[in-house]
Amino acid sequence: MTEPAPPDQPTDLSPLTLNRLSVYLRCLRRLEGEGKVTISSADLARRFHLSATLIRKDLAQFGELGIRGVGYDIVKLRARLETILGVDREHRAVIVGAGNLGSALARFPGFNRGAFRIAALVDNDPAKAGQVIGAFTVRPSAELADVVHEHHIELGILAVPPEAAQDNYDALADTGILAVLNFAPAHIVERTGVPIKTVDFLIFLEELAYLLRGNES
Amino acid sequence: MTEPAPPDQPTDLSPLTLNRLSVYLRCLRRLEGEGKVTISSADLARRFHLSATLIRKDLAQFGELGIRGVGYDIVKLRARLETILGVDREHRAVIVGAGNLGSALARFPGFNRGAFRIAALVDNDPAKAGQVIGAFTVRPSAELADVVHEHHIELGILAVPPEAAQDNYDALADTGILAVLNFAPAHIVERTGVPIKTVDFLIFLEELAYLLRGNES
DNA sequence: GATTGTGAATAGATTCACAGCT
DNA sequence: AGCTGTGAATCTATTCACAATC
Repeated sequence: MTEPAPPDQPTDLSPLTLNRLSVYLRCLRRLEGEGKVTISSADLARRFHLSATLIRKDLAQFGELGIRGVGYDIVKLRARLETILGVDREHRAVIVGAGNLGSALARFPGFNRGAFRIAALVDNDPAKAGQVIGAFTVRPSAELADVVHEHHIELGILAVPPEAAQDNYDALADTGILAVLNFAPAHIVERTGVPIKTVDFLIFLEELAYLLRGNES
Repeated sequence: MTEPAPPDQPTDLSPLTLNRLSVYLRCLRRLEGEGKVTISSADLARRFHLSATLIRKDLAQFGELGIRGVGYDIVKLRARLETILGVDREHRAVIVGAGNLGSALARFPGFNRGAFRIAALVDNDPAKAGQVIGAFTVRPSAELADVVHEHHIELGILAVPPEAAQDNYDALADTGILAVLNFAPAHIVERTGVPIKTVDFLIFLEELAYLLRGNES
């Protein structure tokens, strides 16, 4: 037995590392599109304002992914990162709430890309059921569980008013959905087994506001 | 001179601290809405799943904001955090791009709240100029600079297709805008003095996908 | 008695520097 | 020669433990 026990998946990655891996994946896709075949950590760092050592440290924890003296094989590394991040297969999602934001997300190409497919759109307003929004016919919320099972949906995307967010999260959790992305500015009590990630637009604006301190317009 | 030189604004905060301060601010607003007057770091931690020591460390760097044996005055601390974060005055923003996402953001109540006001919406499609979307009449992109000056706009919000993102960022920068929030899935070359923050929805989905590894649906 | 603010201790993340492949 | 992988060093963030204060 000469196998040095390849450290295939560290039990879990810190959020910082995880985000960086996402960034690396994006960069590799860009390079792949440009037809490049291999890339060194130093090049990657230069082109995308990253740290070369950090890239190597991040990648090394998954085994010896690079070739010394040469660099990383872009296609192979890209595929490996996809597996690590869990985006090597399709994930279907349902958008709950066909209001402004829900409709926009349903039509937004940047959302229906890569490993993710929006499979359905539901709304609890009977007037909305049956309407066609982008590629979807809105289904009534009452049929949520059916929709989830019919389309083998794993992810829920909450685009409902804040006061309805908890109820809709609970309804999603009841269907056996695996995780939820929430766009409502509301605090949601999480159920074990159904992780929720809230995207709060105000936080992004606040980060910008902080940069502007003193900069009176 | 008994003044111990109050450390009013540390030169700059780490992104981690900054995000936590945003979170504290949200919590305090909730508590204020509930009519609570003071709160201890331990209570705050319990109620919102935070760390009490970390809260105290975070706050202590701005001087002695709490009262020993009592806790923090909610209203006073909230106001102080608003100043620290730069959200103690109104920031006006223009949305560039009146497509799906731009229109949704223009109407999204969660975006036009707190210290932030969407003041205008522009689009480079002449067919869209003049259309009314939510509270706004779309202005042509050619008038961007006028719009920015008329409304004393400090922030630009990019909701254009990825291939148009760089040009529109540059156009915003030319108007003298102070910072940009970008929703296009594109890498933008930043100009010094005009910080840009890109919000990539796929990253959020990827974070969820990572949690699902192994969890075959 | 309760709770803050903080120095010391610990844990975690990043960079340095270089040995080891190709 | 060039570049990865990695132990050691450094820097940063968080927690512990307790003195200071109300």
